[in-house]
Amino acid sequence: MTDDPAPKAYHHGDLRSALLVAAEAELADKGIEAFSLRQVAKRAGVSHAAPAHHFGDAGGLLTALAAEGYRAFVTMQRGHEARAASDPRSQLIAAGLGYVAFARARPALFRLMFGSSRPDFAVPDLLASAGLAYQHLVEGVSACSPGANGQDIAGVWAVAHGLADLMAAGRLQPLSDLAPDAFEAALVRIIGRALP
Amino acid sequence: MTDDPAPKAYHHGDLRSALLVAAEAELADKGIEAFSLRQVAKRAGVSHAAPAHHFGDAGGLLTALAAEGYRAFVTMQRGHEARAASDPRSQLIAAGLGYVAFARARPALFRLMFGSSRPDFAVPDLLASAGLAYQHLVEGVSACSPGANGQDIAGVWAVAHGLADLMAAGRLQPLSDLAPDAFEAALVRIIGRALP
DNA sequence: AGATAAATCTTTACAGTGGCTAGATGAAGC
DNA sequence: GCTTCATCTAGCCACTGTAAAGATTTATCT
Repeated sequence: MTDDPAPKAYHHGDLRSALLVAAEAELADKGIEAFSLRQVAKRAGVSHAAPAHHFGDAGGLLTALAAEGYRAFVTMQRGHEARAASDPRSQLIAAGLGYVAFARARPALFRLMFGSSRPDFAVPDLLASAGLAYQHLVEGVSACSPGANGQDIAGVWAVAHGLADLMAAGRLQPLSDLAPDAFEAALVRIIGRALP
Repeated sequence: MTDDPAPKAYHHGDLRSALLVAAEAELADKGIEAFSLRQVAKRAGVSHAAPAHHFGDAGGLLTALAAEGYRAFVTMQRGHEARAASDPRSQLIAAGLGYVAFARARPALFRLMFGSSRPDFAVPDLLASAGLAYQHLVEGVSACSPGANGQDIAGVWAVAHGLADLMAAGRLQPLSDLAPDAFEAALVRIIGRALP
């Protein structure tokens, strides 16, 4: 606040990115159900109609945010995989840890991606990024058990998603309160049981 | 519609129940994010301010609806348990089947209960009914494995909740499309793996 | 029974929201 | 220099939730 080189610039410069950041912050503060496009605009320091030019409407902004979310989601899974042993089973468990870690780190965004009807999954960008996330899961399961079918995939997905969703909602506090290494060990055990 | 003894009665008679029914219907039609208290009132055939006297505000109505939801949720689990073998393991799996069946039968209500921040869990009625649902889960796991700890509970809960939430979101279509008996067999297998 | 109190519902009013249109402003290209 | 275009602002309308005051029915008391 002390120094702002162009506090009243008519043109923002990178409003699109700024709005996405502001939108996630607003989402984290107020939740999806109290999400207000005007508040996002105020947060970014522009008029209430400015977002329309970049995203069309509120749904467009949330769709774009969810699409970025899925990319960050896969990135977080890959990060965990990179730190794990290279055998397929360890890799799949690491992906599950990344799944849960994302939900804990950015719960509001996670719920936008998996628990909201506002993002429009017919928009190609979101469809593609969500598809890549799903594909990443399928590949992980297939590498682990070559003959895996839809039911095997569902089982693994359900465990990771259940843990993630419950934690994003703050409903597994006894688990969340564990020390980091004990927490990870518990997750590994729970997820490991679900593998085919 | 053909016969209505008092179509324009000033006093509705049982508006509170009628509003809860209308609210769930509205939720199923429009989703939580487009939920409108005025539309609920219109659906019940009363003025837009009538709900306030029974529920205070929109959050109060959704809180009451969620509380009823948790009671129906436990009832559905008990129904599945009654139709299953009496050994603890079969009973716990049946509870899981009921968990998923509820999410499939009333997805909008399920998401209100588990994926929304609008119900106020500090309200005693909702706190109590949600607590009973949790207690039911804990008892089922304990009966199945007497030395069960928080991690065992989390594992079972995560599988059931993950399946339920993904199906409520329509993301496990290949599983949903199975014939009823094959579907149930698949669930039994997936849930069974998660038991301690 | 008749009068008073309480509960229930309607009407009216106000601030906030999303989306639209028209206009103002600055940047880029010629 | 000037035009042209993308960007942003300001004002408008329909809708929403909530509050307050009025209307109507039911319940209670004597």
